[in-house]
Amino acid sequence: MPSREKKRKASEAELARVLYALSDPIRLEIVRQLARRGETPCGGFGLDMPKSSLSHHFRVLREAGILGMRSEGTSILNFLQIKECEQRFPGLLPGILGNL
Amino acid sequence: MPSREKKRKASEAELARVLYALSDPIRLEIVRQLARRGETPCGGFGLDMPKSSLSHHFRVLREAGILGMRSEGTSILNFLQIKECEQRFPGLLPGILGNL
DNA sequence: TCCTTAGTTCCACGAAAATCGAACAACTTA
DNA sequence: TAAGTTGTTCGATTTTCGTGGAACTAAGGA
Repeated sequence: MPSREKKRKASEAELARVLYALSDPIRLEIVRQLARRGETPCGGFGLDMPKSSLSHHFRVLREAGILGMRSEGTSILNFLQIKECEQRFPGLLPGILGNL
Repeated sequence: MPSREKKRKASEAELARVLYALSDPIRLEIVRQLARRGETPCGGFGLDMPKSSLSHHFRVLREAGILGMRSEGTSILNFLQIKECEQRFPGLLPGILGNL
């Protein structure tokens, strides 16, 4: 079985990190919109806040493994890493998205 | 329909608060043990830490509505408020407990 | 009554996180 | 090439949070 990636069991610390990333209203709003609209550039969330602050929140979400990004032209498209999250923490993301 | 409590829809801010409460390894460990063992006094978690620090973590979990407490004799028994959580955020707690 | 047990509250301190301006990088278009 | 767009990185500042000592409260038990 040639699995492309190691699928180590995620630790309690990693879970804490993911929950932390999602424990902020702004970041939760970002995730909510991504769940509804799909790929969205950083500036497309209607959040009234300096770019540097926004960038910070995207970073937290990315480093927690919740968001992925791909650049397209001059902008960066963000998307939810649903499959990866489901592998690391089965049922977690659905349990949260279901309440957004 | 004589419902005993108002069941307002929980807001995104409340969800953020619950996720925040669960975003700490120590609090996650408390929740994990409660999910396995059921009612447990504050001092019964084997956590090596001053009482005042422990008390802080219990407070965060209680104020988020995750834990309930009832005093028995000289100690306080903590328990998970599973039903209440399920009402406020359907599927959330199972999604998290399933990864502990 | 005195002592022990079990937690809470108060306060202060250090670490970590959020915010935001300014400078920077990359890509596009005029 | 120059200018505009999109987002990142780098400090600096403020706020929030975790930690823990000390004093306090409440309930048993000797």
